[in-house]
Amino acid sequence: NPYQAAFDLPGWGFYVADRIAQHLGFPADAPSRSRACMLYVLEMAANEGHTAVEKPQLENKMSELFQIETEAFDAAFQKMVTEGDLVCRTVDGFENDLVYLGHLFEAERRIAAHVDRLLKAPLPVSRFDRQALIQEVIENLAIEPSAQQAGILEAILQHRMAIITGGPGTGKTTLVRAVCTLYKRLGKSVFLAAPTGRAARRLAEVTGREARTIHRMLLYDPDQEGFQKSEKDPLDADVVIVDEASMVDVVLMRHLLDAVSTKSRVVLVGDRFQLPSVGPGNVLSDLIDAGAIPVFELTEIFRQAAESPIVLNAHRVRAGQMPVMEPKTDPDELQEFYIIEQASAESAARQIVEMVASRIPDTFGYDPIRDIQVLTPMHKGIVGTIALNQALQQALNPQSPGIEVFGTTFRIRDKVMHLRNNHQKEVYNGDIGIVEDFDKRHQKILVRYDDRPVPYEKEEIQELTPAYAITVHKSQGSEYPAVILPLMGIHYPMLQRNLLYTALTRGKRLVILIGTQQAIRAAVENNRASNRLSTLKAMLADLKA
DNA sequence: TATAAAAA
Ligand SMILES: Nc1ncnc2c1ncn2[C@@H]1O[C@H](COP(=O)(O)OP(=O)(O)OP(=O)(O)O)[C@@H](O)[C@H]1O
Repeated sequence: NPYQAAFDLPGWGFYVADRIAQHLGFPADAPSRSRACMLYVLEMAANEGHTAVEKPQLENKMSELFQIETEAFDAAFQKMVTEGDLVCRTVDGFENDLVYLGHLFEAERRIAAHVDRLLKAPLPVSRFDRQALIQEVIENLAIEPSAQQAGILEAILQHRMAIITGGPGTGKTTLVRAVCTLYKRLGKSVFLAAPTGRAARRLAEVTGREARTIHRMLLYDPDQEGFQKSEKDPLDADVVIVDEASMVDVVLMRHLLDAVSTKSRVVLVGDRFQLPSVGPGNVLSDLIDAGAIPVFELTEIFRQAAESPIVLNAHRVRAGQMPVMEPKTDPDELQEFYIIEQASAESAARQIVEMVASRIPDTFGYDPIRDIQVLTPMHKGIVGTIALNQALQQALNPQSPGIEVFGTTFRIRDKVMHLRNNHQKEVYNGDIGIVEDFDKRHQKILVRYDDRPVPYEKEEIQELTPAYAITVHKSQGSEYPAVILPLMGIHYPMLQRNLLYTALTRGKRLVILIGTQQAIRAAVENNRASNRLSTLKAMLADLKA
């Protein structure tokens, strides 16, 4: 069965393989072919973020791409539904029947069931004087919470499940610190987690407590391709708090809630207008829309001044309008937001390097390594992280002694990020440090994380990447004095509104957008996150009824 | 119509 192998081919690889198989005379109506094609169409939809497809659309695709028509379609469809590969349902709010991959249906169904289970479980009556306790916690915080934050802090206590939302820089993560402290003060254990390593690291920095990726918290086992934590072995925490929840897909949320016992509480924190999950679903957005879980929203922005052009442009982008530069009154006056047009990727890359190395330090006084962060949509390409890191290193740190590992050089003074959890060394994906020393004789380097030096043997250096430029995905949750964001035609597959919104709200005092008008427009106009087809909201409504 | 994350 050639379709067994072909199915592993990514994207259009399957389509091409099918054409070849057809050309070689493999029967077009073979059941194995129909089955593989059906899975392919649904996988492609999942790739675009959908958890299900309307049945007529599935039929159209099967006909268009593979000329599999009614009879063959029905035969394959029935068999797959019977065997559990597919689930077909009539769902409120959808004109046509929906077809799901079995595991995505199961993920959404279980999330809804878990939310229902947690919301129905009564909370024990608290014997504490809540007001006095909250007052005490607030007085001991490094950052004094706003009235809005303090109000949510108190309200959160009264719910087994809650959502904290609000725009970028409104202090959601900062509020988590207070929530943590309060629960600790009540003698409750708190687990903190985030979908990306970098966001987990940032959460740990803001709260001063351990925070892990959701995968690490659930003890992901790559051999089993599954999680050790589950209903049978739930998370041993009174409170589980997940930050940057917009990036959690349906499958991960299912496993997370599988592992939350009815004795625990859950707080989801995130902003649905920032990046959606890489995998299918729109979990946070659906949960907010469903209205079953209490939602607390922060509105006051702390990261930038309210009248900052960064904030103004973030609002424009969120509303689907092009970002704009303020008209200059005085030619020498410095701005907070710049849009610089560059037609080619090469010239954009050159200008980014020049800005980081000299223009921004000279005119704004920012330190290239500490204060300026280049964010880019992709890893590959001339304006991807890999090439930009090379070029930036060449400009910022060309001379220091260093070591080359698989084509990447690490020199003393380089800013680096650790990528692969290393439990012995206690360094994890998302940790950012500076190369402090290089031992030429033993081919070792020393990386300093805050105040902790960590030695790397030569074979371990591949767990690092230079971090002058990182992806927008990894930057979600973090903030930097100055941000440079290239948006070019070659980033096309990544250009979407949420990505631009997330990237430019990372900057505290300076944001420079470099690219083509076309690419910026493509990003602003592409609101595909909100076009994801998902049914979690409908399933929750169903349970309520 | 290929890209972003997670894990080793
Ligand atoms: N009550 C406050 N007073 C002063 N500054 C605050 C307050 N709350 C938060 N901040 C500051 O605002 C900035 C943004 O806060 P934070 O990172 O918590 O926002 P966020 O809502 O989590 O953002 P994002 O959506 O980007 O993750 C931080 O520099 C933080 O120190």
